[in-house]
Amino acid sequence: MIRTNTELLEYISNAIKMPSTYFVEEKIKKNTCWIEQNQKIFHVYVIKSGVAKCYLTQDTGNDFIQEFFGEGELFGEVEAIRDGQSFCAIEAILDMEVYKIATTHFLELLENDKVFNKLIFKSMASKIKYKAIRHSYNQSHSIKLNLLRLKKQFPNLFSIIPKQDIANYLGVTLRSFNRVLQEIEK
Amino acid sequence: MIRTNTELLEYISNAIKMPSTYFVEEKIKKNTCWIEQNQKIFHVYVIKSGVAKCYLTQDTGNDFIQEFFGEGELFGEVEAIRDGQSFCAIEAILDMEVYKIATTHFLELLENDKVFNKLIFKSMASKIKYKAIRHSYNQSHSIKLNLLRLKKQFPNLFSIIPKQDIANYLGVTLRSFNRVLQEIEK
DNA sequence: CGCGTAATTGAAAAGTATCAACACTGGTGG
DNA sequence: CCACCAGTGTTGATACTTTTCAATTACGCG
Repeated sequence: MIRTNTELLEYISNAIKMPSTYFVEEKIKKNTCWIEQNQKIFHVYVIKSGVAKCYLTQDTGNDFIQEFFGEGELFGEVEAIRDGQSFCAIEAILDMEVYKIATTHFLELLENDKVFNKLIFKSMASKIKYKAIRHSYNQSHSIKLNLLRLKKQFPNLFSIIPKQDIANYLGVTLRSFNRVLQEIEK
Repeated sequence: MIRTNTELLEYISNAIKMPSTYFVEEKIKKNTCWIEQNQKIFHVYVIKSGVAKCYLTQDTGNDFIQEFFGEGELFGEVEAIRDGQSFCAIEAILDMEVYKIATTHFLELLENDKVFNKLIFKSMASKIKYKAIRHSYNQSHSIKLNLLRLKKQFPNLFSIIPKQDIANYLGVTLRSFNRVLQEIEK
């Protein structure tokens, strides 16, 4: 549920040592929102360390969290490829370090570097699969089963991520989340 | 909600005229399920005509429909790229014609044909965005609002797609779906 | 200490699922 | 031509789940 991508991280860790690299390192403080929804964006990012949430704010005012990004995760690539606006907001949950690359350079790399090209394909394919499986599980199970599934995948989840965020990830109210959590404990 | 991809369809319509093409045309009868869940698959497909549903069957026995595929839509690509098993089932809702290509040839094309490479990136980026927006809307709105949204996007939806499928797309029971539909009508 | 954010809990209202019965339709065989 | 059947669609009553609203407590930090 906190997603990672070792392969991509490794690639970029190496790439950044080259003098000709397009990647730049940047630090982001906890709780800062550094991509807003529906904005034209000009960079693609890969996470070096820390955790961020990727969420959509609805007309109802609710935030629905798509994923939690961990080490090696990529974002901004969809916008770069489609030449569109951001459709998610990105906000740091912990202090972060990221690798940043301008979209033009990202597209250039994509075209000229076959290894990079493949890595990005893999990353995007994983996103598609992840979303498909998670959303269909989410939709067709009760809060209780969803929560049990989360706890199984990430036993120490609650120590990292605020409860409101977990509720937003599951798409339920904090009240319901708490009730179910209490039921499970006993 | 019935997704399409004109650009990709055009590309393949041209490609298939070449003597050297890897693509093969195939017909699929209405109501046949031609990709099952959790099977190793060996081809990638692009739809020439017709409509298919892409769904996941849960441990509860429920089917959750991810998307309805229309002309130009691509599938099997995630499995090809990740070298994995199918995570969705694909079933024809109408009689269909599809373009078929072996995964090995698909990957070869991806590597050697820059135009094709870009088209596939675009298609995958669209899938990611589509899933993100649709699922977050789905999660944070009532059946009624979801249904109104659907009707707005596809006024003639009900004439093409069985109600049970629409309910499965929204992740609700047929009973609830019907009640809400009735409320809306008046 | 006092402030704001996060977490907890209760009671009532709203939304959805479950179960079960019945209606409509098109196709098939006698 | 009719009887039958399977698939699809419709509807009601009830039980269950989740949200809404509101009040209270716990915690970290200047």
